[in-house]
Amino acid sequence: MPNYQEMDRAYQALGDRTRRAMVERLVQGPASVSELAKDQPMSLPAVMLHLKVLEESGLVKSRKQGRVRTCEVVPQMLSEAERWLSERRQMWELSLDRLGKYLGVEK
Amino acid sequence: MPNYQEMDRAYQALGDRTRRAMVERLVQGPASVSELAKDQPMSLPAVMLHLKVLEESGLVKSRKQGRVRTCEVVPQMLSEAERWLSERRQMWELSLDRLGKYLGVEK
DNA sequence: AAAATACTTAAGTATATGCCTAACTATCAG
DNA sequence: CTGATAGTTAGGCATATACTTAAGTATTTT
Repeated sequence: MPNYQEMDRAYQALGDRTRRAMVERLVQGPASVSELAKDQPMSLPAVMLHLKVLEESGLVKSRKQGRVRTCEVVPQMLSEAERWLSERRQMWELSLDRLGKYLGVEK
Repeated sequence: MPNYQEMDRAYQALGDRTRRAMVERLVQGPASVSELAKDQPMSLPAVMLHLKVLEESGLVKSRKQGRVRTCEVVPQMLSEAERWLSERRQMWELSLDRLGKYLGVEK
């Protein structure tokens, strides 16, 4: 059960193309910070900041071994964000359905 | 097919609890600006700004009749945002699966 | 031990975001 | 017409975001 703040952070994290690109990279498998940075048209410290946002959102985690920090996706938050959208879409469909019945039944 | 900018805007829009609350209200059915504002602890102009963000993201549309602006959810963008997450989650599962096969844990 | 690698931290800047109040416009109701 | 209602616009302010370059700190590698 994600709270408001977690949801805020997860969606806010995904609201940036650089971070979505990082997630896209990480769903293929783990990567180091430099590997992530290679794909992005910005400095490594900037990529680090994006990584921090992703970690604070719970979408990604990382750990450091030696001098290399390895990052990977955390699927749970991905699922939770997905579920929120799915539930709302379903609610909307239900509303449409009720409207249809109302218009049909009540002439 | 959502482009990067649309995705940026949709997820960024959902990255704010006020706007998510507005979406939650609107999936139940259409509402006026004042109705949306009643639920929020802020001024009506502030709610208008959030509405503008939601409209620019494609998640919500509105039209004005007389002096009342009526807002409603646009399910398509909701679905597209949902699909992006779903596809990434599936990619991650595929990666895990490959890893499992590699390790010989699963067949 | 010296140099290269892989981050990490710091300091600064520019723009965007999230709010506010006040003043304005356009309808609708009596 | 007059006032209430619904929304809009404008101006301002405080904080957050998205970068930058420069200067660190650990770890390998040679």
